[in-house]
Amino acid sequence: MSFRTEWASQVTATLTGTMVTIAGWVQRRRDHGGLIFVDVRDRTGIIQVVADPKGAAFATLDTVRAEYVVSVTGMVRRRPDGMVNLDIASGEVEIVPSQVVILSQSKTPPFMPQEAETVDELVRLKYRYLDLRRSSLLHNFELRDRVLYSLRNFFHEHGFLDVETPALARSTPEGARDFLVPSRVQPGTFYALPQSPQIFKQLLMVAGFERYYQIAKVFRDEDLRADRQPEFTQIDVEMSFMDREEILSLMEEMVKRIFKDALGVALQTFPRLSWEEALHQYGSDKPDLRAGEPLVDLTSQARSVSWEILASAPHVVGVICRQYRPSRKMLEQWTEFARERGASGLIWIMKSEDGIKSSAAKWLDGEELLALATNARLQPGDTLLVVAGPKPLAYVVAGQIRLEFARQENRLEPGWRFLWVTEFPLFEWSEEEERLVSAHHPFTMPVAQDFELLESNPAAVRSEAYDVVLNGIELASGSLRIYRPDLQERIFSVLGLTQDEISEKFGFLIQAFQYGAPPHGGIAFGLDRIVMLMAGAKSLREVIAFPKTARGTDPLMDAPSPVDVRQLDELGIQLKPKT
RNA sequence: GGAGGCGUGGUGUAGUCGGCCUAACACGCAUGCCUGUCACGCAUGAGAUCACGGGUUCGAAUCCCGUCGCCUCCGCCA
Repeated sequence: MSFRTEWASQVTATLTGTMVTIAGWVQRRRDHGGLIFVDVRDRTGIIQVVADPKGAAFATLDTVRAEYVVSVTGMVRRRPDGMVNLDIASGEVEIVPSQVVILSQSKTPPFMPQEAETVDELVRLKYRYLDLRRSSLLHNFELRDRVLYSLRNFFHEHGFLDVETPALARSTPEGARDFLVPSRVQPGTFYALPQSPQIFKQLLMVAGFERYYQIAKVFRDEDLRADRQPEFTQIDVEMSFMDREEILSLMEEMVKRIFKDALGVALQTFPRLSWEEALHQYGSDKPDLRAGEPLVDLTSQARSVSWEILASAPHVVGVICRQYRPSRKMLEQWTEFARERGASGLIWIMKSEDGIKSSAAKWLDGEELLALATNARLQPGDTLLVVAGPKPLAYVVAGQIRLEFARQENRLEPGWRFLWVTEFPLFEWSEEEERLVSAHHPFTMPVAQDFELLESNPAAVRSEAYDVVLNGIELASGSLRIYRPDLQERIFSVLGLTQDEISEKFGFLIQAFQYGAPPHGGIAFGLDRIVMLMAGAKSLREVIAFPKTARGTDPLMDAPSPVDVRQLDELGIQLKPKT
């Protein structure tokens, strides 16, 4: 006898009168004394089993409890008139069992899968296998599977090779903290888990693989967020002999493909903004295009106003709040919001049918206020919130106000608002290390026109780096790579790495590039984030089967954990006493 | 590293600004009744050192101090 001949949701009216066997978990048991209903759940849905005391399987069915695993063989019967349940796929029929086999008993679970959404997440993580029984989570993993299936088809069709790269690699400087793995065979040395397969995929390009992709697990030892886990999955891609335009267009096609295959959604062409434009228009390198119109740059106009403080501000940026009449208290809250983020304050200008009101009315005359309002395309009923300050602060704070306003007022437009952000700065200043560091990674190609600035004005050098942003969340990041050793050495030298450090840390890459490196570039998408957004989920934990808590622990396995001192001895490791 | 929120039977909550709290309600669980339910219904019952430690007090779930855990955000995340 087989455990199952049909899935629960496939038992429909067309099978009326036939014998079927279904298997699954007992979702609910309704005991009417003389009549027992049991809903059996499998991955596809639920089916109702009904038995009366004369029936063969009544005694067994009487003993089943929530989450028992059963196999039920019986006749499919149409439900009586008026007893149809249209909420479930099998709702027109029910099974009259001739045999019920209890395959597994269950203790009373700490929570029922169907009520899990309201249960404390710590409890759910501890009993993750029960949490995963609920259909909404299951659907996320079905979506994830469709995305991966679509991805692999796409890459295969376009001549990409799926190549695995090592998980035990070498610690490299720059970037996130590495997770370290001590070597037993080489005492005192450590592997690092990859933050990305970056160097390996570039070596594959040197090897002539031409087109590589990998669904790669990567690791970063940094603090967690709702959209950040210490281990996550990247769609890692690298291509040779393709210019930036070809790479962007192929990757955009890939994203469109998975949305079409997995969600049935046809995406529009992604708009493009340079990093500079994104900062000026949205105060962010990952603009949320759902949050209304761009910021308005009032810097040049402010130069000529009579109020010295505004006229001398290096940058003046406005957020247009359409049809918004904030109270005094709300305006104070916006001012506080701006101050908390480092701005010196906030000016507001309100336009109505009978004139202009402003917090700056004391220092600016009516004409000046009207000019500002007109320049910001203010209509009666609109409010303009203005931040002044240095760049990028003024733009960033204004951008955060734009976002927060849209969230608070429920003005986020629905839809999938993708864009490319390009030409990021090649370097950024690290306050902590007091030196220039790579904004992306040290193998990023500078924009050709900016080569000459590398030594004279490195902060102004733009890079051939690009991000994919969806609804204000960074989904992917990539770049064209440097493939000429001389240019790579120039970059290392601007970063202040000595010859010794270069050869010690990146010698193998420099060496490889001396044997014929093709022009190449690539990108890496955060698979978990894509699936999270596609699923409408609020946290990566809803699309990762066994996620970590915000403190990086796994309540199910109770990891991380101390290890036996003998294990440490073998590794030559001695723990410092706790301070 | 910093800020905020939360922690009360198995689960979700109420109670928290000092006193009939001998901790309430719903779900779940157990037992009994019930032949058309699908969040079945009805009745009875079991189940809580109120996260942990210390303090104040005649008296603490409640006030104070500390610790731990979970969540969110800032820093951090090339």
